[in-house]
Amino acid sequence: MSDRRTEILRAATRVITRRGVRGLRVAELAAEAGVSTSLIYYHFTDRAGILHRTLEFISDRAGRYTAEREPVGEDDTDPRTDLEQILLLELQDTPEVRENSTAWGELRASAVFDPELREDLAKATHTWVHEIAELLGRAHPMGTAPAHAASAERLTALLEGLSVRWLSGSLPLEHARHLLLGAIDTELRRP
Amino acid sequence: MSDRRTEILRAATRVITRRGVRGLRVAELAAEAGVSTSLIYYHFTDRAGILHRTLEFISDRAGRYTAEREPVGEDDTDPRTDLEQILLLELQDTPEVRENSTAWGELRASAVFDPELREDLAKATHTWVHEIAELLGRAHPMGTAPAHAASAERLTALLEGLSVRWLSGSLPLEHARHLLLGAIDTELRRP
DNA sequence: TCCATCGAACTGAAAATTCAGTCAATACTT
DNA sequence: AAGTATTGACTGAATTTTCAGTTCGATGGA
Repeated sequence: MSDRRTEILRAATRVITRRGVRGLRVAELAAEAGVSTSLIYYHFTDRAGILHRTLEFISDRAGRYTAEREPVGEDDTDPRTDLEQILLLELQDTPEVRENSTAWGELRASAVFDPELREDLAKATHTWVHEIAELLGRAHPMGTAPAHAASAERLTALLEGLSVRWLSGSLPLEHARHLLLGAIDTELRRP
Repeated sequence: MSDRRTEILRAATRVITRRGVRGLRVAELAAEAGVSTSLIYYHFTDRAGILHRTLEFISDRAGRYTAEREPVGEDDTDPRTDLEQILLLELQDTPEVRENSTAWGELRASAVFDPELREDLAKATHTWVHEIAELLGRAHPMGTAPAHAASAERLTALLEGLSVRWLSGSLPLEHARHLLLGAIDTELRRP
């Protein structure tokens, strides 16, 4: 786990968080990770490789950190509350969440110009949407699967939109959370 | 004024649409505009000047294109249809919309790392949200103003989220339009 | 003559990428 | 066990590429 390689990916996430994907300098990444620039190339062939692997890393991490809090054993958990908790998880002012959200937003924005990133991104997005759709199924069993899929797409896209507004200073965090809860409410109300 | 200078700005918009702000190369811009690099520096001193003027150019254009369809006389058109039309306007595969959406996304993404951009962006966002809230008021007169404001924030944030997913190849355009219509529907249904 | 424009050759600096090795741990003999 | 390849992680320094920005002589039109 605590590979050098993984440490580099962690460092890349940090650098991307503060400089953006297009602001990432291999030398700065090396300094951040406390290794030589050459080691970066040893592990990841080229700059594009770094980005590729970092994207994977980030979406894995996001996935893990979404999946982690599933103490399904507790009988008191209501699926709707679970859903709210999981989505709100991405709207918190902690270094970890800020890092992931910022990096995710950057990758998303970079993919607009870099076709190489698109496939991974689309896959990660799909996985996420699927996860949320499943939760919606539990929270609202009388709905149809396609309806859940559409709701999940809306909720996750909204979350991305709110998140970038928050990070770019157009929307206070508390307000973003409130808007998201409102959206969950409406989605669960639909026939 | 519709000179070479303006042609360069138009070309810059195109280049930014395909490479992003941080991917804009002066030489590529010159080629796109069909002029020499020297001429670029002749008109805009340096790269920062190009970006500055181009962003001005783009937001002028965006403003014009949102303001253009203001003939919302209460008599002929259904306000809900108006609302749908206006929001769907941003999800179309035409060069103009692609350009504007891409540039907007770039600004949004850049603002995460560049605090200087934040104020203008927040103001523009606010204006937009306000516009949509007003339309919601017309389409759903029994709702309260704060509810309309929240719906407008959700719809515009969702639109930004869908738009970037579309542009980054994670979501087909038609599907994005469908999801947006679904969201309008839910927002107008809420009590 | 003045202005917009071209073109092409440069400069300098910042970044990316490569390379020739070092070092330490592991496996392979004898 | 001692000696010896082998390998994988790693480095510092050098090389190559990419860009912004400059300079200057030439051209053609108002």
